[in-house]
Amino acid sequence: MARHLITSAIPYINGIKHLGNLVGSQLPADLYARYLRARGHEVMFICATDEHGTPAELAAAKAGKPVADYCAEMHAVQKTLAEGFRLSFDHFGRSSSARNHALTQHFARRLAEHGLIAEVTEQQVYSPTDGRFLPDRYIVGTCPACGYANARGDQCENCTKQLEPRDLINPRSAISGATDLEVRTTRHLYLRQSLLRDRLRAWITSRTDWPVLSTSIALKWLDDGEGLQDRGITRDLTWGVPVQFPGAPWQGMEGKVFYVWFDAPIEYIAGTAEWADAHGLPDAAWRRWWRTDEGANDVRYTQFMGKDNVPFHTLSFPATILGSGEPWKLVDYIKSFNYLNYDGGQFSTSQGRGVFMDQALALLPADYWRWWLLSHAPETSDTEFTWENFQVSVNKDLADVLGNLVSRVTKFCRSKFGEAVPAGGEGGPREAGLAADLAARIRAYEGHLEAIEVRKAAAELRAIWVAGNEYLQAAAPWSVVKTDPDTAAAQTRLALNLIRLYAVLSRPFIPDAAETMMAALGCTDWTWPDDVPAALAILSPGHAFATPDVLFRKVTDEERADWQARFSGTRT
RNA sequence: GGGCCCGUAGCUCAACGGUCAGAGCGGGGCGCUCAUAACGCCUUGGCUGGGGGUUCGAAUCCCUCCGGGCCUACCA
Repeated sequence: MARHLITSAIPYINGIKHLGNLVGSQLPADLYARYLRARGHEVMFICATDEHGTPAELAAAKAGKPVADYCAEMHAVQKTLAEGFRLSFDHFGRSSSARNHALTQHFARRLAEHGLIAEVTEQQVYSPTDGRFLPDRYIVGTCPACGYANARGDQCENCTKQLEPRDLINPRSAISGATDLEVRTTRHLYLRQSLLRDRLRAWITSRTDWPVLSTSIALKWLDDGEGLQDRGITRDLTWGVPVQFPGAPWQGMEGKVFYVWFDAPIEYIAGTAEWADAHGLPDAAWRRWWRTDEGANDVRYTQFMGKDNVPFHTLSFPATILGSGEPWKLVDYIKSFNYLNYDGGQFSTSQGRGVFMDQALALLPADYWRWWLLSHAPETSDTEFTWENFQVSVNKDLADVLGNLVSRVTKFCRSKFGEAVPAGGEGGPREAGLAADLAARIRAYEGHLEAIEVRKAAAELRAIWVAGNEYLQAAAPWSVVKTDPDTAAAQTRLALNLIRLYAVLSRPFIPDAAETMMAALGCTDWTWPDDVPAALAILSPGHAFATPDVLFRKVTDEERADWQARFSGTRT
C-alpha cells in the first residue's frame, strides 16, 4: 500500500465550469483517485475553488453582491455540481479560507527571509471611475496597427499584435467605458524566481517521465529570452490575502493582496489543512501529507491540470516551495491536458459557449458524461466534442456493450434458473480461457491507469466488457440449456460473476452504474481482482440477485438534434 | 515576431527508428435469438498534410512549405 496525494487544478469561482474544464483536470484526477483507492492505497484528493482576483470582484459587482457573499454562493454551487459528477474529493476547499490566508502569508514571509522577495515601484493605469487599477486586458481602445476599435491592452484580438496599454488610441476602461484613465505609482512585491532558475531547471530536467506538454512549457519559460523573469505577486485589490499582516517583513502594503496565482496553489496545502479541520483532526494529520520531515517522504504527489496552468505548477509554485527553505512536498508527476473543443470552436465560459456542468447533469446522469469525456480525454492534442460522437459513443459503449450484457445475463438467468445464482456443472477450457484473457486485459488496464493513460485505460475497459459478450456468444447457454442444463448453469453462474467483476473494474469510470450493478447482485464485495479465477467465483450457487432496470438508456436521434440546436448558441 | 504541440482510414484515436501502419465507430456480408432491433464472426477502407534529406530501414529523426491549436509572463 502506498500513499498518494492528488490535486486537481482549482476551478475559478466566477461561474459554472464547462465540460472542457471538467475533463482538463478534475475528472481525470477523480479517475486516478478512485482507481488508487480501489487498489487499497491511501489517497488524499484535494480540490477547491480559486476565489481571488479581478474577475471575481467584477462578477460579484455584476451580481450586485459583496464579493465574499458571491464567492460563498458560487462555492456552494460548484460543490454541488462536483458531487453531481461524483468527483470524490476528500475535501473541496476555498482559497479564501483562513488556512490559506495563514499559509500564504507564511510562505511570503519565508521567501522574504531568504532574500527572494523584492519591492518594486511601478506605474500602472488607474481608473478613478471604477475605483481600481486596471490590468492590461481591462483597458481597451483602437489598435494602432490595424485600427480595430476594441483591441485589448495586452493584445489586439483582430491582428494579434502584442500591445502595451499606452499604445492604444483612445483608451478606455473595459469595465465602465470610462476614459479618464490616469497613470499612478504603486509598489508591489516580486518573487525573485530568477534566482531559483538553476534549481528549477535541475528539478524539471530530472522529471524525464513527465508528458512533453508539461516539461516543454516549463523549459520554454526557463530559457526563453533572458530566462525566467521575476514575477509580481501582489495586486491592488481588496478581496484576497492581505499583504500587510502582523509580522510581515515589509511596511506600507496596506490595501494590497497577494496575486491569485501566488495563493491558489498554496490552497492545495491549505485545503488539506481544511480537510483536517473539518474532521476534527490535529495538524499532524495533514502535515504528514505535505511535510517530508513529518511523514510525507513516502507520499507520491500527482497534479492534474489543463495546459494553461503548467507554468504556474512547474515554476512559480515550485519556486515558492523551494524558496521557503522548508521541507514541503514537491510534486512528483504533472499530468497536463490539452483542450476540449465544442462543435468546431472553443468552449468559452465568458461567452457561454458549449455545455456547462449544470446543463449536462440536467440532460443525462453523470456516468454518461464521465464515460465520454474520459474515453476522449485530450491527452495528446485538442479534442472535439460533437453531439453525434457523444450519442454514438454512449449508445454503443454503455448501452449496447455493457448495459445489454448485464441485461441479457440477468434476464436469461431469471427465465431459466430463477433470480439466484444457479448451482451445478463446472467450467471447462472455454471458461479457463476467458479467465486468462481477462487477467491479461486487467493487468494492461492497471498499467494504463497507473501511468494515467486515460484513453488507453478506457479502451481496455471496453475490451474487457466486449470479452463478456464474446464469451456468451461462444458458450451460448440459451442453446446448451436445452440439452445440458448443468453446463448452462455453470456458464450462467460465470456470467453473473462477470457482472460483479465489471462493476469493480468500471467503478473508477462510471461509479453510479457500478453501484447499481453491484446492488442488483446483492453483493458488497468490491475486492480488486488480483486473482481473476477467484474473482469469478465470488457469487456462489444460491446467492439471490435482482434483475436490474435498464442500466444505460440510449440517446435518441430526436434528443441529439434537440440538444444540438439548444446548445448551438450562447448561454443566456 | 518567438516558442511549443498536433496533422495517420469517412469519424475518434493507436503504433520504443525495424514483421504487411493497427483498434473502435461507420459501410458491406454472414451467424445467433438470451438481451436495450441488442450480441458475435468475417469484410471494406490509408501515397501516415506536401516536398526534400539522413538511414540497410522513416508515420517515427533533420530541413522546408501548408493547415490547425496553445503559450508569450498584468485574465485565471
